[in-house]
Amino acid sequence: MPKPEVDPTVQLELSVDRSSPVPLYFQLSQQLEAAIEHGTLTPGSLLGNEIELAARLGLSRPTVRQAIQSLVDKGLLVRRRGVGTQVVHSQVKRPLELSSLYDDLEAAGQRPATKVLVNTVVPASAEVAAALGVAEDSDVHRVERLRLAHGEPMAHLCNFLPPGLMDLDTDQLETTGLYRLMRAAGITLHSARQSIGARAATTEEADRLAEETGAPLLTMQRVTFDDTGRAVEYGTHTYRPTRYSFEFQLLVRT
Amino acid sequence: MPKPEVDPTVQLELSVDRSSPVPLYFQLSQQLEAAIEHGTLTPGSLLGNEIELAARLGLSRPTVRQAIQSLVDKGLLVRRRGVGTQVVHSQVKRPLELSSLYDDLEAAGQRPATKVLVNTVVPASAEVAAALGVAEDSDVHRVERLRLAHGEPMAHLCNFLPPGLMDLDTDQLETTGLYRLMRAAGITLHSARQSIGARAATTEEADRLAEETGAPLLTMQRVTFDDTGRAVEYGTHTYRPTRYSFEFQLLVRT
DNA sequence: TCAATCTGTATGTCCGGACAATCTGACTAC
DNA sequence: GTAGTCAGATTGTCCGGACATACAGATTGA
Repeated sequence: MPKPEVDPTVQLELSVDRSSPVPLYFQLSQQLEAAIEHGTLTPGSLLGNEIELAARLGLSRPTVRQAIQSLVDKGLLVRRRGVGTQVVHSQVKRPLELSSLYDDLEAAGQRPATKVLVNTVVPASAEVAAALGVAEDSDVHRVERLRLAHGEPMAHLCNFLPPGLMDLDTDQLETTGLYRLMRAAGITLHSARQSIGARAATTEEADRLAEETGAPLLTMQRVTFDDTGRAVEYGTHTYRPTRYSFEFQLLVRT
Repeated sequence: MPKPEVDPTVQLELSVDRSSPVPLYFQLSQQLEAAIEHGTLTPGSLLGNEIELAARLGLSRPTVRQAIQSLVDKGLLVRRRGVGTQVVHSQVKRPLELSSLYDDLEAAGQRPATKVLVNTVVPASAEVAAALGVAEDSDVHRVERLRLAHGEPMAHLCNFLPPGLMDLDTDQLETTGLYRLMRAAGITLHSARQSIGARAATTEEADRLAEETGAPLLTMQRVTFDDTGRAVEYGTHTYRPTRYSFEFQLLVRT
């Protein structure tokens, strides 16, 4: 009786383009990821062993391993010594990226709207100065925005940026997200320190978000760093919990 | 004039033990991480190039690269082609592990106390059955706990576990965290899907947490999976936002 | 003086091979 | 029948080398 579980990668049309500037391991990992996403590689199915896979593609084993390893790091695959590599059963979505509210909403097909309330330069308060690592009372950008979905206010975003980092055009801020603008300005986002909490809305906050005074609000504070370690953004956000919650997938560090 | 910035790894007493079963790259990465943690490798300092470092340690370059890469993945180092590898400036704490409230509190030196309110087997509701991937009305464990710090209630934790996974001893639940018990039972935690929100406390919830009815509560729902993709835990937690908030560091996926 | 070009350096990618560690399944002995 | 043992399969680790690519600083030219 033939084994019902044959190497599913043989039916996959895997191929690499050596003339492309895209690294070979990356080409392979993308194709495998697409196959998992598409369902061609079903959860629990075993990939053929690395040696054979390398031979079939005309690659070396280290290259194939690098491709597989990147997917293991993403949580899509699990390796077992003596057994093989298989697709994880659970549907992993995204391992918690450093995403902006704008991107989140757009991904959900919500077509977010933004209203810029404030876009100016102010002296840094002690709190802002400490977060951004600049001198107190030195100039920093201050941007205050209201994010709406379906015409309803969803969140109030207050951000501070160090001076000289980038131009903050109000029109651009109304049509796209802050992170996207920063990336476009050549800033490489690296890490962020976040704090998520809740509190009762003040009268002012309630007015802004069309809630009642004392209604629960979801709060988020974040300092974002670029790859040189500079703080490039400090934000204090409040969300309407009936309209928004933080959802993310996270992996165990190994 | 000599360059003020010399390779700081030469002063480091790096060495590897080839007779040890611990992989060489792991020995090296641990020593480097300790040096960064300890401050011997100061932020922004450049590590000597990989070739020389490999030669000095009697290792091959791929092995040294593997050690460095693991620290890059942790966000402790940054590589720049043509420049070198340097320690990041910002103080990276932890890249958001899959941690339990118990561990969080203990790390903060709070000596948490736990009171088990419920520890029984119940038929799975539709919500629980969907989260755990079991049949509706099939038996599942239900654990309800109250977590206190400094004698004050801090969070209410309601968890569901599939049957046959592990024993749930009330005494053990009162002295340690659920995740720790699961790991001790040989379960390899792999990933989790979380949702953090806020809402107003019902009268029942307010009573449990010594809050007022309608007070803001921080809520968290989580489904945890092991490395085979099975759902091993589903939890619905409520926190007092004046006593607790979620803080974490996260890295940009590259 | 300033801009374009060149050059050295360091990491990025890739190869082919070797041996060790570990898991599964089958075989054997009791 | 059950437990222990063994062999095959597969990933884990490590080596040594080769060339490509990108960045920084020095050099050269306008």
